[in-house]
Amino acid sequence: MNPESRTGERKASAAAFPKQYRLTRTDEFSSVFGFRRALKSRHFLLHYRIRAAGEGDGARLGVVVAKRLLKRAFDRNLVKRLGREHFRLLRQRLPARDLVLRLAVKPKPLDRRALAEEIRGLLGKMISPER
RNA sequence: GAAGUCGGUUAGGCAACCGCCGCGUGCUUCGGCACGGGGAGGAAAGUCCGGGCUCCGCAGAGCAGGAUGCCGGUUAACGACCGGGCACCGCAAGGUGACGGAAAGUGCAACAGAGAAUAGACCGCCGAUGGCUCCCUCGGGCGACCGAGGGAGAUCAGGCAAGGGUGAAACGGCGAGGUAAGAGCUCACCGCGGACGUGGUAACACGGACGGCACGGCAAACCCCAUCCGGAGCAAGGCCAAAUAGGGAAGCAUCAGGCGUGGCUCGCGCCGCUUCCGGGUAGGCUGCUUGAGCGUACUGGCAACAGUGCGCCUAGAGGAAUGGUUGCCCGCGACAGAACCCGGCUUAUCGACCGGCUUCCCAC
Repeated sequence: MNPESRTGERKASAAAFPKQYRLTRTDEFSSVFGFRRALKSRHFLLHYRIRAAGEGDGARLGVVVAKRLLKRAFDRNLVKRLGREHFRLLRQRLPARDLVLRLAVKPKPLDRRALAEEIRGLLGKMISPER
């Protein structure tokens, strides 16, 4: 049977992004950084940590955008939104890992389409080695 | 119609799908789910002022420090705003202004220039007065020469500060008299100071007896005077409260062991167990949005604003929501994201629309 219809209530659609899939605590962020694994792209670092069996399933995301790299709050919010949006769309296909998307290089012209493409690429790499 | 000026409004729209965060109602296997409705700004920004709120401090006063600075008003308050005065800019509408005090004191003024605040004399003007030189006349002497008077000199002593020149600024301006040349030296007018009068709440304006040219500028130099200001901030503050370590109290156990009680024995204390208490970290809840609120009508006021009636509830996150994709339309969309809340200021900003006023042109 369909696993979603088993409970009868859990009807969250495939692209939903409820709070349980976000990193919210300082020590959760620290443990991801402490795992010392990351994928690189032109502007981003995608840190990740493979979760143990008892920690639940599904990927979780945190986004870090330093004020040092983007001075204006508007731009920081934009980058965070891009990160969350693409994570939301790909979440179901991602393995059980804690991810932290971190902006590492100051994007000179802030091209949202290019940045979105980059994030999609990084998350895609996260999916493929599992296959 | 064109150019300008001042003020206000707005900040792409619609639809579909996929998401996020509160709220209300219902359901729930307490994990959530369904439905309804709401979800950034004019600057949310800079954090430059002011206030509320919270905690700490506080008899009162003063010092230090800071801020403000024409007058009157508005306000919870202000360094804001409104109205007025003055100065400057603009043909005008209008704009700009840290705009108190320089006879309380101490200071400062580059360069240029003769001289820069106890003024000064480079060029220049004069040389009346006293010399000098020359000439003329008269008198005296044999004569060199002497005396008296008159005249001349791009001259000395000296007088002057009008003119030139320097400068951001040169110790009133301009005209006349006056003089050797000049000078408030004298006079008229202007400017300055000003008893007093008139208008105005006042700043101030107008008139002005009289004075006499004395008293230059800079206070965004120190300073003086007047007024105001206690400190820290929502990571304020309040409540609940794990794990671990430690503290206190009561009870139990003291069989054995260890440590301490200066060496030994006894004894006592601690290390043990149970319960309770308070502090407190992670974490959670709260503060957290109904407010000096918004809209509207009327009243008072030139206005800022105030009062009254009626209506409305309009984000509340917390690794931090308010978004993404697609389609259509238009003039292709700027600056930019709430973090306790208000009142301002400043800075950023593609445009669109509305209104008042000014000047010019055309038509009547």
